[in-house]
Amino acid sequence: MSALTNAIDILRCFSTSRPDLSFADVQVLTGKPKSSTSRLLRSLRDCGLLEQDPHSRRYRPGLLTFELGRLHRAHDDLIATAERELRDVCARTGHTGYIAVLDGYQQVVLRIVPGSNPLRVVNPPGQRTPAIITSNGRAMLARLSDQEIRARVPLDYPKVPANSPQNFPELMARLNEIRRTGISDAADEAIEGVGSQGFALASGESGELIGIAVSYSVQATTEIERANVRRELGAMAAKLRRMTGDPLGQTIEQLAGLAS
Amino acid sequence: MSALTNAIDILRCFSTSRPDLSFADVQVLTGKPKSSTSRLLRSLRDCGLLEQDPHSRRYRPGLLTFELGRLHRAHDDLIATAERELRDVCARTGHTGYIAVLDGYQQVVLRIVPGSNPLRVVNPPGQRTPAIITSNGRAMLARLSDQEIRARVPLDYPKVPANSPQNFPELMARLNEIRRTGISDAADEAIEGVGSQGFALASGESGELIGIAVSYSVQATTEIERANVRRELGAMAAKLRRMTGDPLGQTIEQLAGLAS
DNA sequence: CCGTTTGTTCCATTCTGCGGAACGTAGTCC
DNA sequence: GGACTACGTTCCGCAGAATGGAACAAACGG
Repeated sequence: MSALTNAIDILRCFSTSRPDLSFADVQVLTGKPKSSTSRLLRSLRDCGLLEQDPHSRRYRPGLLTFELGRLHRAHDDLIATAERELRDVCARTGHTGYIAVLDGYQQVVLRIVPGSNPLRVVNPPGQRTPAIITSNGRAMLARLSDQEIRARVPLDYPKVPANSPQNFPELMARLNEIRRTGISDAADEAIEGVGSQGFALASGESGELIGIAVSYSVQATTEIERANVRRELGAMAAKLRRMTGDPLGQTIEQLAGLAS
Repeated sequence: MSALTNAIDILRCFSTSRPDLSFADVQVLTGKPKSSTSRLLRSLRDCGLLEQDPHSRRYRPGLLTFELGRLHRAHDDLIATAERELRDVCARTGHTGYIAVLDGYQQVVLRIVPGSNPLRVVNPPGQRTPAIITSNGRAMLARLSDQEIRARVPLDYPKVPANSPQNFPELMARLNEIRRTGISDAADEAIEGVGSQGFALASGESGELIGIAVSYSVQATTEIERANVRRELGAMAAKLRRMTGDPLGQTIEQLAGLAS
């Protein structure tokens, strides 16, 4: 375990559900001795990756993470292009749009396009979710080789909501359907009462892979409306794939992002 | 030099003006041997703090920085309160609002409230600027003790635009004026043709210090309009200081953020 | 006033990270 | 096509940074 590895282990304890942590929290979550925890937290604070609230003494991500986070994919063509198209679709349909990337068997939300419908955004940018329980997450997985998928999904299949694939064969069945149709959907999975449809988009030149989804309230939409979303998404996918030179036939072998 | 220090030195090479870097860039900027650069970049990439474009082989901040950056001060009351008030002022005046924090003798933009006037935002969130050349930056410095200010500003005073304080005595004169009036202003400094007025706000309980500014085109505003902005800011400052229990009399001694 | 909780500092041991040098690997110029 | 150059990775012996148990300190509570 290098010093950097230990530092990262601490940083990975933070999440949207745990935006700040006490010394004890970190010690429990990392399982490291007190002395090591103390030294590492001090180092991280001194270098700006963490801040410490002077009153509560709790730690939170530091200014440096904010600065760097603002630079992440700030000039990414694939995402900018996709976001423009997604904005149009969301304006027409009123629903909320998401753009996410894959990291291991999880996805991370990068961009949100709020719709006009008052569906509160509970998946803010930075949100990490198992890819197997979202429409765009599964769409991204479907673009990988079967071998790659198996390597990413944990051996003991995670506990997932009732509507999500409950085991590896069920997952592969859903992914194969996505491979046929090009479109993925979900309902009542990550969030109760919320449905979504999505697809994956790859760049021909950079090999990047992103997942795009439109999400809506299941109760407040009719079958007709969902069919309309599907048409919109199909047109958007076709247009974007042309623009980005998406090599639809081949599977993507990403370099980074191993299963954790 | 610990491994973490070296890693941070690399991360600090990235900025809004350098959102991605090649191996050679990093080597030059850090002045480290090739072997060390190679190993460090690999480590940073493997742990998610950096990503590498598979085509150009250039490095950029990684997914982890994005996730953490979204958590930074996500639940900060002082900033949320200030942003709400600033939003009102910007809606009324049409100008662009900024909220920044101090880090050493520099400031970092945390929030932007776009105005209705079409003044292109050239200071995106995450932007780092010498605090001595902005209205809210000087307002924040003015809240520190003279000793603290001297410790933060580099010994060889930096080269600054013509309208900014050109040396330490000039700076102190401006800061003392801000201490008297409670309001700070700037014109044609960080950006040609842009002026701003601002103030600093401290929280009574947490000891946090933030700088708030409203910025406008110098050419497109009249003296009358600028006086109006000043009144708006004065009222906003008074209201916010009451709400946050700002200890206006005392100087703030921040724990973190030494001069670099 | 003493026990408990919580976090920091100390210090001998270990093993990681360091950097010079050797080693690939392309690209480029005659 | 062959030598040269630019660029980056791997190797390896040594220095010194990181480690974690234990002692220490501080805050808290009954």
